[in-house]
Amino acid sequence: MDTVLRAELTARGIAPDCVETIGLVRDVLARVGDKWTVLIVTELASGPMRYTALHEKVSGISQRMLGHTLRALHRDGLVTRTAYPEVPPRVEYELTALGRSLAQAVDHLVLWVRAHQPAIAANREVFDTAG
Amino acid sequence: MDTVLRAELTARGIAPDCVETIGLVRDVLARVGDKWTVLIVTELASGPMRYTALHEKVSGISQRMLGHTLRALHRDGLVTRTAYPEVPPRVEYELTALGRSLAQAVDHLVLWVRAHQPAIAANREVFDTAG
DNA sequence: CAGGATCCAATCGGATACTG
DNA sequence: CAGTATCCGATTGGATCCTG
Repeated sequence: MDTVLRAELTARGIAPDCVETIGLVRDVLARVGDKWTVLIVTELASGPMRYTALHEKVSGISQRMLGHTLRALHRDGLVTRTAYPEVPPRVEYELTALGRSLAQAVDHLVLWVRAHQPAIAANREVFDTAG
Repeated sequence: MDTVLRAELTARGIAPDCVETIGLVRDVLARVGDKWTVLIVTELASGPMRYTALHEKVSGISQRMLGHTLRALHRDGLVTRTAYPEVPPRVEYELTALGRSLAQAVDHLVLWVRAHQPAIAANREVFDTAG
């Protein structure tokens, strides 16, 4: 998490481990909330997949962002990366147990959104037209 | 949600309402994952609060971002904004039922993070030192 | 095939100044 | 008190090119 926030929270007298948690929560939420993570994890939920397959399935993603996102997921231990020593090279990505458990946690949120999507859409409509 | 993504998903033959959901999920996750939303919602969870109080409690936030975030939350119907016709003016923000239900859904994720924080930290450690 | 490196546009977010 | 407007640096993300 970012140092500035930690300092600010600490200054407010919040317990250190609580500070740590708030920061990491935002961290994880930011990861999950970024442009591609949910789409990638959704694809991987159905099984291991190689780089190019992901690139095709997650339509519209650039190589750069696919690489960045996979690396971040790998760093956090949410996916495994397996490179087979072949020619041409083959690399497979797969959700770890941790990754699947996160996917499940995210599912709650997905369900919430599915359930309340009409309400949010309606609220926005009202807000945008009326104020 | 953004038009480009919608077009891409539609082109992949994904059902329209599914496309809508994926987009909105990312939308909501992005909102929840942004820099300040969780902190603000956490503060509001304990009851209604006025602008300045929030500005003090959510330490480090700029007026700009507090205003922007509150406006976004209000637009989605997650908080109410009540202005009292007094001098000096008084404005109170409060979570709506929808907002509280979202906060609860987010809580699942928060619990997940609390539970798996050590694992993630360890994974990052390994990744950063070893590769 | 897998993906890193570079360059650039768009967006995010902070500091400051100003208004009803 | 409760914001909005402006300016600007920082970050995000896409396009393209290059390599083992």
